[in-house]
Amino acid sequence: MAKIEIDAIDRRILAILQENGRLSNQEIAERINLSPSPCLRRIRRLEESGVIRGYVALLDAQKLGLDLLAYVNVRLEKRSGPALSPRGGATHADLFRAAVQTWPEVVACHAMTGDMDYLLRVQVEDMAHFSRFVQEQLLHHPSVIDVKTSFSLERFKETTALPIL
Amino acid sequence: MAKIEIDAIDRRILAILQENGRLSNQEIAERINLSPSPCLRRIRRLEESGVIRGYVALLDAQKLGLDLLAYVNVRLEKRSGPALSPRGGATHADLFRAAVQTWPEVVACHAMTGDMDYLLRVQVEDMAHFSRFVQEQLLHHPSVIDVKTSFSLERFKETTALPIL
DNA sequence: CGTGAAACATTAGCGGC
DNA sequence: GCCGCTAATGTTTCACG
Repeated sequence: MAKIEIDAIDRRILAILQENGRLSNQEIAERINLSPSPCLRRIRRLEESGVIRGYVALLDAQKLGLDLLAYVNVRLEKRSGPALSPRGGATHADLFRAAVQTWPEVVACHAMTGDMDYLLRVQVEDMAHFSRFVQEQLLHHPSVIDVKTSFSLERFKETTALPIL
Repeated sequence: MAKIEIDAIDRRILAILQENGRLSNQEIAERINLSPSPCLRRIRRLEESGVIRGYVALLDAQKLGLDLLAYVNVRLEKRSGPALSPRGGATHADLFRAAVQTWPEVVACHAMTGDMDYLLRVQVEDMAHFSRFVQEQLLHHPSVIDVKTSFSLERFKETTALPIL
């Protein structure tokens, strides 16, 4: 995971792989006018250095019945409440983050600047499921003071590819 | 792209592929206790039906120098202004969406419920780049009335894997 | 960086449950 | 219908020039 130099050829490899992660090494080598072995060596180097975090299949949420995407802003209690043992060292933030990891419908969670503390991206089947999630999980959590939700009406652009060129 | 039945075996294949999109068919077949050919037939079916939208490599933004992630709420002008030809039929929304497609730093854009119209996810190197983007692109756009930004302080959870099990 | 050969993976055809 | 075998073809990978 050391610091790593990335040249123009590496960037072209990355650009290709973030569009199609299943291309064969041969195919990639052809596109960048290199023979397969140095191309593979570069790819392995990028994988081992962690520049390439991994390869995944992207699924269609709607075809799997996950029709509702919500962004939920969450505000947490900041002072230790009675339920927090003063010597345990677990803050409200710690408790909340641990809970988030266990909720499968939360596909992303960021700590944010601004008047809310966290931004959650929540992917569920329908409003009934979402409503249950908010009431039984989120609002039920002792650290959560307030939530504000916006729903995605339409996705115009959505890419996992970073602007690297 | 027809409607498609997805059984428990398909779901297990999808769960595996959304964690690691480069596993060989053989490897997947082994994990689900199936021989390679029916496994491959299922994968192809899922690809052709669009349930699997594609395969990508995920990159590490920080290792590529993209250290700043912002969520930008955007509000648009709703009435046609003088610059919009009444017969061209292009609305402010149309113009804005077209512009978004051309901005590489915008990695996602949703139309949203609530008092703002769009939510943009913007990935850039640093605050200087972000500032330029907002002033020279976003606020410069004739359809944009107002923007409100929050920055990601820390990412606790971020997965492309959908909760399908 | 490129070549080539061994190991491995993919995929179509066919028979069986 | 869906599974599993086999065999031909194509791909990855690594030692070596």
